Amino acid sequence: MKLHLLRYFAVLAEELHFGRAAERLSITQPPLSAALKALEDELGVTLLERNSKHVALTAAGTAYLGEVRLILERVNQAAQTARAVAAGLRGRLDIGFTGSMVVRDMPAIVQDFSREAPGIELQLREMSSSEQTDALMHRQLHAGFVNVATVPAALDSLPLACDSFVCCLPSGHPLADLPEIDLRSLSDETFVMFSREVAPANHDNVVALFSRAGIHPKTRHASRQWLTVVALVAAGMGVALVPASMARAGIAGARLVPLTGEPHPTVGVLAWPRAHRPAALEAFIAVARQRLPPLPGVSARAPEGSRP
Amino acid sequence: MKLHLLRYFAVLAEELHFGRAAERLSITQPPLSAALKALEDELGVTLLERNSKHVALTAAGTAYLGEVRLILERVNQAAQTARAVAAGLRGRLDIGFTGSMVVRDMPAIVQDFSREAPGIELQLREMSSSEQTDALMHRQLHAGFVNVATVPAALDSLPLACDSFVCCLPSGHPLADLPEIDLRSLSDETFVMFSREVAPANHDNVVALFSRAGIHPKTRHASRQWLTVVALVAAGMGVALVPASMARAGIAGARLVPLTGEPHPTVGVLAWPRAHRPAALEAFIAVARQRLPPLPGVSARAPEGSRP
DNA sequence: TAAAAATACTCCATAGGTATTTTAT
DNA sequence: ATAAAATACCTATGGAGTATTTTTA
Repeated sequence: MKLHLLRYFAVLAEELHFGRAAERLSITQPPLSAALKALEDELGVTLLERNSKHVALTAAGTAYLGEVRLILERVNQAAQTARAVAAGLRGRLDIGFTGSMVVRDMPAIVQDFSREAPGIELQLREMSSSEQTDALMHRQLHAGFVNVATVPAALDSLPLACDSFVCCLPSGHPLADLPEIDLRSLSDETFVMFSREVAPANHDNVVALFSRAGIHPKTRHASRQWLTVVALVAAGMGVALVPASMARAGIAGARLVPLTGEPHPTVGVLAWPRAHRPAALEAFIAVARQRLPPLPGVSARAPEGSRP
Repeated sequence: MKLHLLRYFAVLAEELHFGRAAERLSITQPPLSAALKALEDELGVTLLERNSKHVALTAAGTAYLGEVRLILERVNQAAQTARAVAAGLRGRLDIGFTGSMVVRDMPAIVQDFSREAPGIELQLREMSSSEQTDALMHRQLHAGFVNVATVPAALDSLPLACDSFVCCLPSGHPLADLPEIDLRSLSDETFVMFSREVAPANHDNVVALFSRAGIHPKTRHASRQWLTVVALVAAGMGVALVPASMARAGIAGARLVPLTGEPHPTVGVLAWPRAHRPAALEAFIAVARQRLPPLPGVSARAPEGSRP
């Protein structure tokens, strides 16, 4: 089947006159006659009843005309759709995020983007940081809000707003009302922590902080989410080190106290595959970058075209 | 836009390999590369991200693929639809009928046809005989059940089952209980009739019957339907000549009494344009003909290819 | 008889083939 | 080093043009 035959037939069915139809199609009459004959032969159906004085649609021709108009319409529409998606005006983005991101920059970035690019359908999926990096490598995710210190070389990333670790204690704790706490004064406490199997990124972040301070405290494994950690502390299960932004979660019975000395920044980045960047993702990154002016001294990968 | 480009792209998007896709398409690899390039150039959009080791759909390509599959599907479906309509397996027929036909063959024929050709949508429209012949000439109707003695030369027709005129009297009338009535004994009665303007065919039929009997009775004009005529007779407005089949209408207070002498057949034909006969109409005529074996001595036009 | 569709033919644009080169893993 | 896509070039099918014939209202 040739598409131009359908176009010719559609015009012919409107004009019901080979000469005028040929003129509208910018061809001459004989090839138009031949084209219609070819179409009818291919279908095995007479579409136009014609003689030298009259041209009229058959019942089959009328039915076919309806379908043909839909087809021609769709062909144009398909091209426009492709162009719109290529331009980032339409489409869909799959974005991953960890539970703790809901109290950081993520919601604001998502809302900004939804407003600026209403044609893009955002699919948000809560996943752990390691699940996200996996999914990003396998192209099952376009971008992810992750808590990892270093992203794989195949990913680019953008650091999120800085967020320092603070100490989280239950309200009744002797240290809970101090203005700030030295990390070493917590060496006898039991810490609520992440199991390495279930949330390796979060686990590693906190352990790195401990080892930098040179201490090896007692730990109690629990949960895969920062929010759960705070809730467990509030319930008296121990103390913990958590991102300062967890204050926004507002969990009663937990106090957040800054640590003494230099700040202990948490890691948090928006990451995406370096090699797979559709226009919609570019737009998303642009919105994120706009909301996150590059902070000097933050230990995250440079965003654009950098190599490790 | 060329349809084969869409086909090539659809297969290519499935295989994600130019060599295998070309094989499936029964062409060689180079023209397939050229074809995709031509499609991308026309759209102004990259559909496949490719190098010598990997071929992958872009976001725009994924969106376009969805549309392309619908288009290719529809193109095939359109051809099948055209063939089905041409074969009389699908489509629509506009059939006219006069009010009196509901007590004659029409309902049975329509039901037979609906059973035999369930794919054809029957559009039944009650119209006077003259409206129907007009509509048939202007191709606004495919066929019509009409009450006319002679159809125009541009129409073919099939006589319906024979139906004689009988006398219709109110129950209390002196002649109402006779076994049969001589037409001349009614010369002093007032007749319920059709106005010529509103129902010329019915009017002419009855007037012809009168003039054949050589009488010119008093008339009272009313209505455009046989059923109304019977109802008016029952209400004591006069007497009338009506088709015997009106007995089936079962209107209380009206008696139908045969006429003496030779029978006075009513006219009733299924008519259609000689020049415009889609397959669905052929099927309809076939069903009607099957139910109406040609009766000798009936004064209606021969059905097939006859000239007046 | 005149307007319009169908035929007969000619031409060239392009879809598709073969041979080869380039590229990325 | 090798598999696969891109490029170069050639061939031939068929879409479109011109000239003419046929048809029917």
